[in-house]
Amino acid sequence: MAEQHRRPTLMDVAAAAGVSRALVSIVMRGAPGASESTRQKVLEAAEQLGYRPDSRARLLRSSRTKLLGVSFSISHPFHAELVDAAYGGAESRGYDIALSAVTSGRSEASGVQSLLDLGCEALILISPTLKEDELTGYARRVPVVSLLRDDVGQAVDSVSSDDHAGIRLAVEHLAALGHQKIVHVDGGTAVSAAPRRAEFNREMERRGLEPRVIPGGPYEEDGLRACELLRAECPTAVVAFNDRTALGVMEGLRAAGLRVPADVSVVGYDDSQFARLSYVQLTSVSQDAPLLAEAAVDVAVGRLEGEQPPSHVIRTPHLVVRTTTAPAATNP
Amino acid sequence: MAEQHRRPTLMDVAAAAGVSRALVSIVMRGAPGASESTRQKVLEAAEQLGYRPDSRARLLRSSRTKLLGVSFSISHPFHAELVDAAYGGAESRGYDIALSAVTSGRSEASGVQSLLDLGCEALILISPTLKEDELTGYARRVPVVSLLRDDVGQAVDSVSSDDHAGIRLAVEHLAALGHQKIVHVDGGTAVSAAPRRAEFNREMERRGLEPRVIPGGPYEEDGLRACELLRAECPTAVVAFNDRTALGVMEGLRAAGLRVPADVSVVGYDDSQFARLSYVQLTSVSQDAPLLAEAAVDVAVGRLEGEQPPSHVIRTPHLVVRTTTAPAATNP
DNA sequence: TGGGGTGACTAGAACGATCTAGATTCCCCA
DNA sequence: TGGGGAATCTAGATCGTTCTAGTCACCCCA
Repeated sequence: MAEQHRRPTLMDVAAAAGVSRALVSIVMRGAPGASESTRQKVLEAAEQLGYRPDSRARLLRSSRTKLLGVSFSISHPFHAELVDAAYGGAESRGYDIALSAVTSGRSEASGVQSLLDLGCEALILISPTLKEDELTGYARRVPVVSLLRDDVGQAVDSVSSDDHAGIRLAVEHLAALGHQKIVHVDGGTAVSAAPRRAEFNREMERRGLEPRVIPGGPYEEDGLRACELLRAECPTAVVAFNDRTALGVMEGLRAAGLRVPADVSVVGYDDSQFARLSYVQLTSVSQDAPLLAEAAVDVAVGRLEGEQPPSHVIRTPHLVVRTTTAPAATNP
Repeated sequence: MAEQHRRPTLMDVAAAAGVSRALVSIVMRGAPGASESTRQKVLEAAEQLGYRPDSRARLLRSSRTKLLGVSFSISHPFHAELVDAAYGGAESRGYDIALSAVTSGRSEASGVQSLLDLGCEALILISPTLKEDELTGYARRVPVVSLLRDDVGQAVDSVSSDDHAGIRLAVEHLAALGHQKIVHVDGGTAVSAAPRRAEFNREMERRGLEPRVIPGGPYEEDGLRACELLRAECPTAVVAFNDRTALGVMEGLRAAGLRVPADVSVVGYDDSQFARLSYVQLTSVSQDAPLLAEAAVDVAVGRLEGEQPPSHVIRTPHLVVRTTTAPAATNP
């Protein structure tokens, strides 16, 4: 139906309230310089007309747009949790968020470009796959915060979780349960797969255990596929690249007649929705999405408002122990 | 670092190319009225300066924003597929998409409001939970298309999948396999739970079978919980509200020592990523996300460009048979 | 030669807000 | 009485575009 009722402008409100445009502007953004009585009068008139400020015009004029651009991968549930938390963080700081999804058919670069066109003052890129020099290029225009990835060069801020510590927690937990034959199903070429793999090797060697790594990937299918190789290793415990990988691994183990955790313990990474499902109850390394997302918002806002924040924030993850890990069988 | 290099404007390009602002504008949007030679010259200058039109200003001036607002629920993977497809559809029609996620902490109404503030010309709401009169209210301002929900009143267009047909397909498939004790684990209060439930009852009765419905919900946990009641019914087949519900049901059956599909067949709904996982291989009713999303974009664009499109598009889903359904056991 | 037409280009007014600088009112106190 | 100063309000420029209504140069043909 959409009757093309032109939406009311400052002018309309001003006319209705019998004051000037500028004064209405002052009232609308809560700036000082209006008496309480006219403030009421103006607000009433605005309410009456159903006035809403046109953010395009507003943002055009004041170089401040109060818009944060967030790009995320739509197929990744953990990103969803981060986005969720980012909304909250931004709101409490008086910013709004523009979203851009990276999908199979839509590259990160084009998403970032449209965020910029929309007038975002800063970018928060979740697990960006752009190359370092591309990121640096964007950082010349606006503050850029990389979330969940830290090898992004000096020009780009980053907020990430300490992958080394996370993997150490996982290995430590399993070792404390008496496991010795621990295998890592890695993330293949995914972001942060490399550091996790490296730290796994390091930590295992530090403990005098033989590090075994099997190529995997970030999805269930990858974990499942890895099980073919995994079985040859006869491990008593598996550290998976992330929760989805872990789910795939568990499925593969189950198909092979192995019980979790009686025969094999499994640790995931992300502590995502999946890990928390009542029938999964996956022991997992939690990166604490809300804290990470809020930290990213803080860094971005900090840059914008002039304080020079630390360039690279690294948070320490913690382990959430559920039911997929148990002491190693006494007779291996 | 973000050196605050003011971004170049039409003026800058005009100065660099030695022409007027207006001419640059003409060239940039490919309008007629510029000679080939100056066109080249201008494009070169723009390229040189790294000029990108400021969409805020552009959109402020021309009432057309070419922006479609899409709201979706971030926790719902099927929505992700729709968003993905919507991006493609919009792009091919020369529109851009602004996203708004509905999360636990962010209501649909506030999301819609910010889409409107951003200047979206039309809204595509995926499974909106707003009340009919609220929707109608928005529809007075811009064209609104409800995706996946069709009881939205006359003022709002809708694109949905024929839930009745979908449920019929599922029941028909199971009946053809010889199943008689078929139970529906419903979606509780979720959008489209009611029509699916009703059609299940109708279709079962039409076939002279006794319709059994067990309260469920849209998530794995709901399906799992439903299994407690389900076992009392001893069904040979289950039609679940959606794929996630089906996953929960299958998990519950497995925990009870029942095999799928040998003991119980299970049909899901949505044909989502989950259904396609190699170790799930869930038989599911496919609503065909790309088609639905593109239809929604078509309707929205149609409204905007003046053609009066059909108000309510309903697409017929189809069944994707995988490995979770099998003939009913010969000895029940 | 000169009038009409066309193609290439430009000046200046929008769009709807913000912001600066100045005007007006009112109060208080010397 | 009158002037300083705070509080309140307004006019007008401005942001970076698009768009309308021109201007200007050039060509063609009567």
